[in-house]
Amino acid sequence: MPKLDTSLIAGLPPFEGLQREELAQVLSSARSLRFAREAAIFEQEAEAHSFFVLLDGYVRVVRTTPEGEQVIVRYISEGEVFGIAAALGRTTYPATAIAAVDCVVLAWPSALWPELSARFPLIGVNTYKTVGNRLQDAHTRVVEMSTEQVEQRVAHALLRLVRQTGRQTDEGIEIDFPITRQDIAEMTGATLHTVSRLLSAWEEQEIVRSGRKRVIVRDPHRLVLKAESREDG
Amino acid sequence: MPKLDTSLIAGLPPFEGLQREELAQVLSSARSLRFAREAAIFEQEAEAHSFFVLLDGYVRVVRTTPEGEQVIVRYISEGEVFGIAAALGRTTYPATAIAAVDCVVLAWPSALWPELSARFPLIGVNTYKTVGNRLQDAHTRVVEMSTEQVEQRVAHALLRLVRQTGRQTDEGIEIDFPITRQDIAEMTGATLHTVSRLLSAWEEQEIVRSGRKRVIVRDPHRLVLKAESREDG
DNA sequence: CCGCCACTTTGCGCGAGCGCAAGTTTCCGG
DNA sequence: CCGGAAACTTGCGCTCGCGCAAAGTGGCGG
Repeated sequence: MPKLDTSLIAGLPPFEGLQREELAQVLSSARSLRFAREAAIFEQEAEAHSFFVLLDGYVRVVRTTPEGEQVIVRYISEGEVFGIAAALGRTTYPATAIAAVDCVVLAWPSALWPELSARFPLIGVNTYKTVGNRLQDAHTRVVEMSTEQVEQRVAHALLRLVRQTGRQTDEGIEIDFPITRQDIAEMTGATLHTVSRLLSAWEEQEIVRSGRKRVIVRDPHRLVLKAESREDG
Repeated sequence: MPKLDTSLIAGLPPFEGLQREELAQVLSSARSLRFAREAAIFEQEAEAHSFFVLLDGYVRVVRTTPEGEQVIVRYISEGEVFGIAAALGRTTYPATAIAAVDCVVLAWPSALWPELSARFPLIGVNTYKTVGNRLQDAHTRVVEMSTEQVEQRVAHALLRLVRQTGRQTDEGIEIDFPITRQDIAEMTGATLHTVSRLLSAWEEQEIVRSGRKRVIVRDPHRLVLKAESREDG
């Protein structure tokens, strides 16, 4: 196994505040792994053998119902931890993680979490802060699903993706990974048909520009209006 | 301030595994507080000065949208921690906590969390396990809201409340605190009208029995059927 | 370079559940 | 014991978004 360099993780949120020497120690028990686009990094219900930090790419976290319907729980961006079942006292993964593009991840054995978080308390603090934010996000989503129309929810979802992964282009801000109408539907509790209709309408109004697995937001401000008001702006 | 007895918290999940002497130390920095029915224990957006353990009663955790709509995030039962913003790196409460009945709580200053969780690692482990479960629950709810009809969601909500707080009576299992149609609506993303209609229909079918602020489940099994199948059983 | 498949678009009809409105019951405070 | 407000019930019409169906379109693999 090649020695991993501390520069890989220096500056990443989970390791914020650690010394170079400490980073090296943390890295010494990590493996680096690659996953091809659409490959599963871990599967729902499987034993949680590892936890991960995403070094490069994007990861889609998906829950599947007993009836086979899928819901996208969230997207993971570079520098985020994921699959941290161990830190939360679980022994199995509650969802499936799929590489949305070719990805590079670091993996630690779950069994190492207690030792690691004890030796480097900052890692624990940073991780639990992340968990707190995700709990927040999840509740926000419950509130949205309870109180908003589909149009508002889709607008909110796009705005969140733009904020999280937006890449400036000459046409507007583009979501930085391939995303289908079906994906957006699974994030918002709508059908791909309704999402397609909404995107078409917004394209008409020059708010977005979209194509096969691509979405570009041209006018974020007007999209915010869609997200906030019930009537048609 | 009266000295608090270790028997108050011995055996509660957050303090699982601690020695009597340790319990005493933990208690020494706690205050005991009472809240009358419908009183606010803390408010959304307010500075998170304390975190809490519920000794007696039930607490309703509510999020309010900018538009003034309310969503019930969860109910807290005896022995659960709540208001743990500090442990998740937040400085304000993300929701409002209301005593659903007269309540007794223990409160610790938020500033004490780092010290407390460092001195008694088990408290941290237990608390983060709870957080993990709540994150799970929140995601489960998102999935339900995305994939289920209102009838199924209401059935699921009732079953969860029965499991969490059910009290056996001669008529069936009763939800152990006053709960209105409006409350159930705010848990499920429905209107109180629809909830009322559902409860009436179920009363007709002798699945539940309900009155002013009361719900009794007479036939949990048939309610499970309602929760699981799309058509009318 | 071309064929195919995954992805997308669009039309049409319908039904779950909301919004509104009016009336009833229950409980609590005085 | 009584008055009023809070909680609950029920009816009716409408609309948002789904379900189904069918026809485009772009891009990748062979």
